[in-house]
Amino acid sequence: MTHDSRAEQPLDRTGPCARWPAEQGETIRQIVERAGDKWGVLVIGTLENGPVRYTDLQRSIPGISQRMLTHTLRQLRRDGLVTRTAYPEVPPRVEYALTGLGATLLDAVTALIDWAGTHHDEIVRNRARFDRDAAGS
Amino acid sequence: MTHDSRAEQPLDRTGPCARWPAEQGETIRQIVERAGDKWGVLVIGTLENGPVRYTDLQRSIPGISQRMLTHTLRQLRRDGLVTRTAYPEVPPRVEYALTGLGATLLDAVTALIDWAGTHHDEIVRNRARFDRDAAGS
DNA sequence: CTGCATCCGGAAGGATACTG
DNA sequence: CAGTATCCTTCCGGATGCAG
Repeated sequence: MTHDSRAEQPLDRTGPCARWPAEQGETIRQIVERAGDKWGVLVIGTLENGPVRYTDLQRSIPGISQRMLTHTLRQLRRDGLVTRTAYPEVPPRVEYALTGLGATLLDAVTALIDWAGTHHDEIVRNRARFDRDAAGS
Repeated sequence: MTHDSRAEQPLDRTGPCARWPAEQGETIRQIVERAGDKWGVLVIGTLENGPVRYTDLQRSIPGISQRMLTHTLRQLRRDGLVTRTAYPEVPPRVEYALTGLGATLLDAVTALIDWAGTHHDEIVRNRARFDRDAAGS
């Protein structure tokens, strides 16, 4: 709880914020933060084709640390987006897979990833130009 | 959302990233992070209906501090998602508006919002069950 | 009105070493 | 192989003050 939900504002729409009502705003922010978590999105995207092992996940997501991978998987399991299946074999094998709920989120997540991929170059150019202009001034 | 190119992939889970190019991985993480940023999402959503002044933005987004609003706006401008227009008036007036690029991101983000609104009850229940089970074991 | 600068506490996140 | 535990650095983000 970052801020208290004291007396509701008169909902003055000088700047329209109708999409997120005050009472749901916090919940929306929490879930979007979770769904939009930088590692969470990539993990979900990696699981789109079926179960993946822990080590394979780590290799498939460049730059993620074991700590963050474990932590992210725990959060995703907690939200019911991912299942964990451990096989009692001599070389331990654990597979993670999307739940039905996670699969529904996959659509929105892939849209986001594809958007990023589509506009990647444009954004990089925008950033370079912005930084150059800022430096000039 | 053209992510239908997965059906043809040989399902090689041993290699790095199936979906996003390795050289874009870092930027994609940054972009997803931006999209998942709680303040960025709220700012973009508030700009959905047209230009909004700085003070109106601050009032429309409950809980945001001046520092974070300025910082978020700067990041969004840097990525080319938002434009800033200053009117040289005696009482200074500055309006922020979505660019075309920002509008396309809004679509992807809205999908996330809608998903969150649809499944937030289920997620809350999942979390409660997960925490209970974890405490019991 | 708009926004940058600074300080500061706490959370996020990486590196490493170790266990079943 | 699949994690856990610890340390430590970075960064997020709020509060305050000041400037254009």
